[in-house]
Amino acid sequence: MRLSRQFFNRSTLSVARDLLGMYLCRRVNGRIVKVKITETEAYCGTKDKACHASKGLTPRTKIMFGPPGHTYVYMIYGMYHCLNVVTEKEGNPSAVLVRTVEIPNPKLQITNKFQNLNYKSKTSNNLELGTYNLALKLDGPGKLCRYLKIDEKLNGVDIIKSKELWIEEGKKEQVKVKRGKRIGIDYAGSYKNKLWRFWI
DNA sequence: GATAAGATCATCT
DNA sequence: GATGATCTTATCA
Repeated sequence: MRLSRQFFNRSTLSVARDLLGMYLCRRVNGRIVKVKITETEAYCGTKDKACHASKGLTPRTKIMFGPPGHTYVYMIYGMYHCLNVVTEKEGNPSAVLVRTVEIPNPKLQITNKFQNLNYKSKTSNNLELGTYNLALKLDGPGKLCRYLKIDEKLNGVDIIKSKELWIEEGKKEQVKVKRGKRIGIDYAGSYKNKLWRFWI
């Protein structure tokens, strides 16, 4: 079941927590890949100094000011992309960053092309969609975007309706959620200590 | 194991 | 002109 608009039209902290265990789905090269979300961070509005929207409404941040359930994808450090999903009602610019996903059933994703790779070459260096990969965890927003071929072309996509990128409800499972400080935002004043990072 | 540095560019000042 | 919601590789210990 695809997640509804209402799911994202809630407090960002709730969405960040509830996205854990959900499945991020991406269509690329005619194949659909589903990966389990296991780590997220909440970026909460204009007051949150770590949130890009704290800079106000700019060409880059405008998508966050729009309705929930849309992607906010941006380039970071010149070479990586980060995937966020806009949360809360329109005009309340917030988003959840997807930091880590896991590939639940890697054997289903073997392709002939890569089957003969030896162990050493199966590192995150040559991560490709469909690669048989022993590192089943895609930890880090840049890495998972590279793997799932997510870039600025997917900025602003409506994930309630898109055939390229969406999120599905996972199996109902009881998961122990841990929380801690967000990564890489030391400049954010008092907001750097908020426990707005969630993982399982 | 820890720490440092380089890659590389959109965005904002 | 500086910076960053990152990642990899190199160099230490």
